[in-house]
Amino acid sequence: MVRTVKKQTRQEKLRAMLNDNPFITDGALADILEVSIQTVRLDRQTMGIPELRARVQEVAEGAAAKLKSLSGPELVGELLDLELGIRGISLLEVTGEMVFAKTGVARGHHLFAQANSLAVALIDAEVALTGTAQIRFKRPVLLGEKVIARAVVNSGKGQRFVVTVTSSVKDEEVFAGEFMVFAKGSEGEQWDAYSS
Amino acid sequence: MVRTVKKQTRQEKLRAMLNDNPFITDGALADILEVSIQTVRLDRQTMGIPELRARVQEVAEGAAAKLKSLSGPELVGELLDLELGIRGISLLEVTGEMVFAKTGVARGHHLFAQANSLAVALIDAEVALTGTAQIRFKRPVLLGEKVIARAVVNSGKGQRFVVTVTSSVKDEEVFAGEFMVFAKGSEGEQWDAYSS
DNA sequence: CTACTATTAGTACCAGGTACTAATATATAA
DNA sequence: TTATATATTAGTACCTGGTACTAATAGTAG
Repeated sequence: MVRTVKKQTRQEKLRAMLNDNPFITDGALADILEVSIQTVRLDRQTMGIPELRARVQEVAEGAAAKLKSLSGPELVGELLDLELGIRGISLLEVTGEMVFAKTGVARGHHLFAQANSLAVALIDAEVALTGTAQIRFKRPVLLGEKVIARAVVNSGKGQRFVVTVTSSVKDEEVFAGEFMVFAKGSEGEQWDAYSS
Repeated sequence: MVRTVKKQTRQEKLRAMLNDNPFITDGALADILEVSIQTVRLDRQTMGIPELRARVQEVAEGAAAKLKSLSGPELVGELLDLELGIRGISLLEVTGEMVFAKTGVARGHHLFAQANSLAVALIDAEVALTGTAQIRFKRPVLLGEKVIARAVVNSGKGQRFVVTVTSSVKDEEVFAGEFMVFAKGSEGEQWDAYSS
C-alpha cells in the first residue's frame, strides 16, 4: 500500500506545518500539500486537530494568559500571603517558557523577577523601586518545580527598606536575595538618592 | 438631545468592555448594552473596532510575538554584538508590558533579565548558569526608552566567570551588575560548587 | 474480479460577521 | 405644528471558514 505511506507522511507534514504556524486555513494547506480541501479536513479530523478559528482562539487565550502571568501584573508569581511592610509569600510554578530548552533549567531572571516583585509589593507606599540587590542562585530550578519565595522587611528608615527574600523548592533553598527598595511618596522627590 | 448622551456613554462602555475582554460577540454585547445587534455593529464601525475574529487574531498574533520576545529566546533584548567569552552588547526597548502602569517605570527584573541573559550568553560553554549577582539600579527607566547593555567578562578561572554589565540609556548609566556565572561541560559535574 | 482504502466532489448547514437599504422612533428648530 | 436631522432597529444578500454528511471515483491487494 503506497497510499498508506503517502497518507502518513502527509499527515506528519500537516502536523508540522500547523505546529509552526497555526494560522493557516484548510485551503492553504490543501494547496501546499497538493491534495483536495476535503482530504485536509479528513486528516485534521482523524488527527483530532481543531479548525482554524478554534486554533487561533486557543493561541489567543493561552498567550494572553501567559502574558498576564509573565508581565501583566505587578507581581510575578501568585501571592499566597502578604502583610504590607512586614512579609509576604508568593508561589511560582516553573513552566516551559521559563527554562533553557537544552537543560530544562529555569533562567535566573524568572526567580529574580519573583523575588524582586515580591519585595517591591511588600513596601507600603505609592511607588516603590528596587535600588540595589545581592542575589544568589543556590541550586538550579527545573521545569515543573514550584518555587515559594518568602520575603521579609528587615529594616526601613524613611524611604529606604531592606528586604530579604529566600526562595525554596520543597524546603530546599534555591535562591536568596537582599533587596534595597526605595519608596516614593507621590511626586517630586529627586531620584538622586535612588542609587545610593 | 438625550440620545447623543446615551450613545456616547454606550460607546464608552463598549470600548471598555472590549478592552478587558476582546473575545465577545456583537450579540453578547447587544444583550448587555440592551440595544440591537445592528446598533452594536454601527458603534463598532464608527469607532473603528474590528470584528470578533479579527480581534482574536490580533491578540493571538501579538501575544504570540510578545511571548517569543519575552520568554522564547535565550536572550532578553536584541543582540547587537558578541565576542564569545569576551564581551557583548544588547538592546532592549522598554514596552508597555514592562512598566508599572502607575508610573511608567520599568520593573527592575526586565533590566536584570537583559543583563543576566547577556552575561550567560557570553560564556562559551555548553551550559552556563548564574551563581550570584550584585546589581544596582541607578535611575528609573521609562516607557519607550532604549536600554543598551554592555557586558564584559572580567575573569574566568575554569568554570567560574565574573561578568560585569552596565546598561545605559543615551550614555546615562541606569543599571550596573556583576554576575558570577558558572559554566558546565556537559553532564555529571555536581552542582555543589554552584552556589559557592 | 472483488473488496477495501484513499481521495475527491458536492450539498446543506452554521457562526459571525460585512454592506447595504429601508423603516421607525425621537428630538430639535422653524 | 410640521419639517428636518439623528438614532435605532429590521431585514436581506453575501462572505469566510468551517462541520457533517452522502456519494462517486481511483487504485491496490488478494
